[in-house]
Amino acid sequence: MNQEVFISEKVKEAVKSLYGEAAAALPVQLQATRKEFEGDVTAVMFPLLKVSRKSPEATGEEVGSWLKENTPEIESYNVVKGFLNIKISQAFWNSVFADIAGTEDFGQGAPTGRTIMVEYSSPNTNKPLHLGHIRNNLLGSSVSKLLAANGHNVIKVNLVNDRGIHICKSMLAWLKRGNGETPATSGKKGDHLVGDYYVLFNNMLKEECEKLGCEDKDAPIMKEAQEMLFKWESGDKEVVELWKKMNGWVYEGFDETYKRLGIEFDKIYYESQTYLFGKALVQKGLEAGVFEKMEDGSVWCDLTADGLDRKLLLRSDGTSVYMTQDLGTAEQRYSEFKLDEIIYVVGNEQNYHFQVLKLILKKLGFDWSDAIYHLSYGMVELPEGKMKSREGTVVDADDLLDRMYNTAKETSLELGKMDGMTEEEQHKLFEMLSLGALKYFIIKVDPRKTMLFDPRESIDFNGNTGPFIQYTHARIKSILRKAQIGNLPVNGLADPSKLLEKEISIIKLLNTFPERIKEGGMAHSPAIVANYAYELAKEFNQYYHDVTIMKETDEEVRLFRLALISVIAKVLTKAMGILGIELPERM
RNA sequence: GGUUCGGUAGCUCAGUUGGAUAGAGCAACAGCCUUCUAAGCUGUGGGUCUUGGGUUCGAAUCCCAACCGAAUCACCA
Repeated sequence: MNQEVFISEKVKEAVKSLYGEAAAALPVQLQATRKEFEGDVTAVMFPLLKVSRKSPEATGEEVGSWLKENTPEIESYNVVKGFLNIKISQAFWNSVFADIAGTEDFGQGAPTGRTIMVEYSSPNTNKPLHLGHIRNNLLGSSVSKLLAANGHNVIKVNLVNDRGIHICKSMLAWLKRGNGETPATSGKKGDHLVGDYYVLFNNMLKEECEKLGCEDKDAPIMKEAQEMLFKWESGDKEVVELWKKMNGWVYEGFDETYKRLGIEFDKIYYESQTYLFGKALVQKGLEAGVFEKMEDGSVWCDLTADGLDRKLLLRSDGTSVYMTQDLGTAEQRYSEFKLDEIIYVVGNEQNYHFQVLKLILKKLGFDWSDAIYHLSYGMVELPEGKMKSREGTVVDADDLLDRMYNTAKETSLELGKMDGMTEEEQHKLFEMLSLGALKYFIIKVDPRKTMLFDPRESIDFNGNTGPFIQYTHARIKSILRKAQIGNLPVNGLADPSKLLEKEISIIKLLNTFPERIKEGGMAHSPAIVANYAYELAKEFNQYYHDVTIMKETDEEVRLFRLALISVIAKVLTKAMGILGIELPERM
């Protein structure tokens, strides 16, 4: 039983009985009692003054004494200014604990029957993944898991941008200077190899421009790239073969990185297969008079009445643009999967795009436009500013993971905790810790904010970090191993008066878990889960220092404490699971 | 200029539907390992919640304005 629900029912009863039927409609404002005051739950009296027609203090007294009279679970109360602090009996908390301990998968919501699609990652196939992609992937992945924990059906999809001028650039450079190099012959990861040729293309372009003194777009090599794109679009066999080959290399490279990060998809879309979607919608829009056709044949949607600009949907040559494609893709997905909601995890540089997307769909008469949610996230910046590929300041995902691994290794070896672990176990642990540190660091920040990432200092293993929570888990597991108890009691204490204050505060915190992982504040809920896990881990660590567990002489208390910490471990595992962070048995 | 989003301790960040004296971590300083794992715990110092108005019994939180910063406003994606 959630204590707030319980108390709010009681307070409502009190108000009704004291001040009459009409007063009962007033919202009961409850909050956790602040540490400095005695009590568990605090009811705010101010809203009741209208009906009580008394001072805040007197109202508090009145409601408090009614509650004490009529509710055995309420042990005592006190009034400070307009705040009625209610102390709930230890027996009540004991039964709350029993409920939690007895719940199979605490925190897992009942099936809702809603189906939600989450699109994330969306890489380009001309260069390897970087830090910005990592934020995207981690957000998308954790939001998906969060939604699943809330009982929704989740479909995770990736829309790969595998066509366009950018990939032609890599292809062209490879043809000119590649000498048939492959991932196998070069020993490079496929995505990095292709990325190198993309860089090479830009260098070649720069050379040409300097030599000829021309603009980028007028350089011969640029013309060649455009011809190549044209050939690709007309299905030229050689170009398509090369395109397939090089994209294949990239996918192999991406898969490796995804696997390492623990990122998965239920379905992968390729733009080469979806870029023609949406043309039918253009026709529909024209017929409905929502779009307009210009003399040169281009099609536009006028959004100026809504405070936005005119948006192009079809070029004068009849080809479609990004927006057209996205409109078509959205419609196609809705009809195929019967979605209740679709979440696009895309950087905030596309805020305008999604604003327009939703508006146009609305104008086309699709009411489900409201069910589109753009989970927009801010950029990741470095101490020296934005990442710029031209200046080579982009933090490569694979490099970063390797560096993290080495830091985790060094730190662990320094602490000398690896005794008795095989090489294999150590490797697994270092990987787990480095990923834990990175994932937690990124997820704990509200996605909307641009975040700062300092490769040298940002990733810490102390304090509010992933490894701290992993360490906490390992500690708990160690105690449970040594205690050698098979089945822990799930009923709490036979004598609830033995419950310590700290234990009650832990039970309270555990009890808020299901509520904390609700997707309500969609924009940053994974961050809420992360910060919750930290709070819980910190509570444990304080508890650990305050009481004895294994060596407790009162057998009932000893067993209870073991049960309590095992529940903490369970909840930590569930919470960190939502973030895609594994917890070690020992470290 | 229009639109959208941010501004909280020296730094990185939390802050639930508006509640009591705004919290963590890092960095600094002082303690705690013969005791269940010190990647830990305890303590000290550090704040005009960008600014100014407004609503309210009560505002970091809601409204308005200003300032600062970011993104975007392509026949690119």
